[in-house]
Amino acid sequence: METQDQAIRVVIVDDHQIFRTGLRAELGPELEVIGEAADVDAAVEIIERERPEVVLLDVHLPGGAGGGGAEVLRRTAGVPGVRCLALSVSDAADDVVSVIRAGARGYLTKTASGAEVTAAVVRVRGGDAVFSPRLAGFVLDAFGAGTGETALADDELDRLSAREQEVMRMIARGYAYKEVAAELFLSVKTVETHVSNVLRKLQLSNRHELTAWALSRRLL
Amino acid sequence: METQDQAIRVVIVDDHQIFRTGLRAELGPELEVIGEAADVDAAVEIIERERPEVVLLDVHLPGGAGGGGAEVLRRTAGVPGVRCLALSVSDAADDVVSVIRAGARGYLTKTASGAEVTAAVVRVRGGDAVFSPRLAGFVLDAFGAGTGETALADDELDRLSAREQEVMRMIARGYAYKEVAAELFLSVKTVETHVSNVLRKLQLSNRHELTAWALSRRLL
DNA sequence: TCGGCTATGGGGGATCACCCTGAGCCGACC
DNA sequence: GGTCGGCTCAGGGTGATCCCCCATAGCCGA
Repeated sequence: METQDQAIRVVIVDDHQIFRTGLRAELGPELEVIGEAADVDAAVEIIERERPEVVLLDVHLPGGAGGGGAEVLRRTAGVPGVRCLALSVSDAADDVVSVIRAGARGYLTKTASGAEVTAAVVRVRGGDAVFSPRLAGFVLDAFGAGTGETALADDELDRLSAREQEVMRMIARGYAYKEVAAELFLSVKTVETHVSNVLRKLQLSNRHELTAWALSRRLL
Repeated sequence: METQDQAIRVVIVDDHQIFRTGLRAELGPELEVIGEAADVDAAVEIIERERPEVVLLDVHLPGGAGGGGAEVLRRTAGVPGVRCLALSVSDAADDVVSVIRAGARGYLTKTASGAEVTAAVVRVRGGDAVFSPRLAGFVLDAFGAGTGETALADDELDRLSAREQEVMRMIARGYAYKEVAAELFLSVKTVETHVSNVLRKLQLSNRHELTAWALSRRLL
């Protein structure tokens, strides 16, 4: 780890340019913004290249397989030394759960001030988990109490690998196999294998049931 | 910058401080931000006091009677010389309709850049109505065409015969041809013919697009 | 009466969806 | 080092989907 008097290296991921500019302006001098990204693919690229200490990550993002901020977390899970702080206008339970389960170290709503975001980044870099006050209780309910295997925990979704989830989302949206293959630079046969595994793991029989399943979990 | 006669006097209404800061930084020199507000009551107060030429108005706002940006529009409808440009993360039909009906002169999503917002403000001040590109068609559908009473009267749906609509709904729900045939006591071939006619009439290419089409019109 | 529309069927073929088996590669884990 | 799981492909097969062509029958308005 670097010495403490160095600025914390931060990347901002948000599809709104105006919000990115505002965040840059409001963040304290103890943070140094070393990059920005506006969609899933660009975010993954810059995180792997720059290895920031903290990523300020919007939950709702275009691009990629449509997985938003959670997809960025999954695709950069192997990059060492990077911690992500989710930032969203939404305080919906599903959003919070999905992004936390994907590996975010905190969750702030965009009503936070620049000073609050700055303080949260410092704490996340130090290893803490940070949540907006009105989310804290909810998060404890969903994760802390009991065994951790709570009702909101989506163990079925977790049984799918990252790649399978990626393919699953596109199939559920009606993409043809060849379209998925072209989009992800895969062979059609590979896509078939993934879909087959997904259907077997979820005990579904065809793509229509998969669409209904994904819709019922608000994965689309 | 005073290169031109007078800068356009603008008020920013948004409950996110970071977004307000970013908007201030990104707006062009032809605009002068004379005030900000973070909730409904503060917005009404500053609009009545300052009489800005253009208000950049977030659709989702706390305070007041809970009416958000639309409530600001209604409560300041009597203030002369003020035009409002709605700005929102949402492109949901309900949001757009409510705020336009309340008197907004335009609607941009927050994916717009500072330059785009600036250009839109100039045009709104000049009397134009401005919409994000992908909303333009929708707004025309909802307001321009037809009587306005049945805003979503569906001439495309009317072009389908009763039998075709029946088959179309089942296909859009994911039923297989043989299932539709069994349910309606038809030959599979007849179902195929109906589906083929539906796809041709709606200019769609497969049953997945049909599902998306039906979902977008809330036919399911 | 004639033409147009709809509902009902069919043949044939191209493509797609789904399933099965098998296989090489790579990283993590013991 | 060996094992295991995930990712990547392939061949082969069956049924479903989709698109052409076609025909018959009823109904309705010009």
